[in-house]
Amino acid sequence: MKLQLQIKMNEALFIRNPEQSELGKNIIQHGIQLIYKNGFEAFTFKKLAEDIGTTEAGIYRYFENKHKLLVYLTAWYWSWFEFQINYHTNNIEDPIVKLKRVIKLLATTVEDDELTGYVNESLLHQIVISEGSKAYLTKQVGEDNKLQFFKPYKDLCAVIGTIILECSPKYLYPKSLASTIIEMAHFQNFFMNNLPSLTDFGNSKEEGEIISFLNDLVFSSLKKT
Amino acid sequence: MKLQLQIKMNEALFIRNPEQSELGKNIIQHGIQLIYKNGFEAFTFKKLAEDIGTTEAGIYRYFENKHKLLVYLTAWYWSWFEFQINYHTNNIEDPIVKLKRVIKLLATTVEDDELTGYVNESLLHQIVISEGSKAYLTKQVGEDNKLQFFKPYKDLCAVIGTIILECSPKYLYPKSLASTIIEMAHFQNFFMNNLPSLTDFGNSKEEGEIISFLNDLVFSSLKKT
DNA sequence: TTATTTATAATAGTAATACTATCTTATAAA
DNA sequence: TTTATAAGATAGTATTACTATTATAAATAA
Repeated sequence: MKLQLQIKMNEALFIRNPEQSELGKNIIQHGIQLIYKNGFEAFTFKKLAEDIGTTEAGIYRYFENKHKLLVYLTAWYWSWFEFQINYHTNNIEDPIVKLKRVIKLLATTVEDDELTGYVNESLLHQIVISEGSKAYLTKQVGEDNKLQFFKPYKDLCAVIGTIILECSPKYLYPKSLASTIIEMAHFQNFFMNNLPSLTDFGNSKEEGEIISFLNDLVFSSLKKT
Repeated sequence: MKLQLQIKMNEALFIRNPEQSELGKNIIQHGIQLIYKNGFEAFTFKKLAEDIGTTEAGIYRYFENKHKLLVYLTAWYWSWFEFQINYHTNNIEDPIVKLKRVIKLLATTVEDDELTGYVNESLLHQIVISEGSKAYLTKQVGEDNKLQFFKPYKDLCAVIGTIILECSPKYLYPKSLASTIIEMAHFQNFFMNNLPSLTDFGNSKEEGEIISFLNDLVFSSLKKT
């Protein structure tokens, strides 16, 4: 028997559930490939339709517009990622070891997860690095937030915040430190590869260095208290 | 005599220098207002032309497209901001006091600078918070970087990195810490106002708390070594 | 088995966006 | 006075971002 990982998505993100049909899964699969390849700005439903071999109108039956698709993909990623964290920190007692593991997971290149058929997590991880912020850096962030579009991201942040407090119960900024770790794991990666002089890893381009930087940053803050 | 602050901009950012004509200055001034008001996605040269009372084609004589205008505005902002830093940390000897001042400047609401006629720095600061990352989170980041579009941002990062090393000469990640401070001063502000559960300042919504968080983060890291 | 729902394909069409081109007029420098 | 130069006026195109309609194929219920 083949295991399958199903993620329950917010219904307001789509018009028709893409998980429940071939075309829907194709939209996700090829959508990830195209956004990865061309970037979100150059990505259109027309190109996606051509890529899949369907029509533009077909895509619109699943997603209202490309912004919703991006939000869907990032929400999916963070849900999947929280599952990864639970899975990989399952039996760890020591919150410090736990937090280090979380940082490592955040800053490490993701490999395709065989449990999720049509989603290429490796490409999706790159999309979340390069395009993820565009999901919330908009004028509609307030409405989108009311509709709970960012719940997976916020849940992850809360989980990491809790671990931080376990490490250091008197630390004053667990949630801000959590969002800082998440964002910086990705931004330092983007900078390292694209604007290297904004980092100290431009020469080596090794993600291990990002992990060291984040560990140093986080545990200096937590040790103090 | 009235003092005037002139910022020398990268020539590759525009087709015609907007500083050198009324229309050009109008493009900058009203561009800032419109992007602030509608967000970068909804912003078009057509709307800008109507707002100014000129034609679309008129705008295109100054900027190749709206992305270039955004890059221009962010580059302008960081150049102006580096000047602010130099001005406000001029006579400070102690690098720790200096770095604290930099953090405060980064995380504090900006007021309109009277020395710069047609640029509203207060609005521009909000644009840099909400839209700034979109200047480099693109597929063309490599080419844009070759053309030195991000030099002001990188220069600022270098300046802050130098102060960090003055505080703590053995610290291993001065540039990454510098870009982290810059990005987080803005992201924590955006989160506080739009996705408050990602921060610890959702209730108070006071930028003073962001400053405290960043100071704690930075000086924990630097004290250690 | 037929009837009916449902998903998708095919096609058409619209308003807005992102430009380019051309021609004329106003202005100011040579 | 000539001649650059900037700006206004107008037109036009390809692409984007959709909506609507109709036909067909496949799955499901009666």
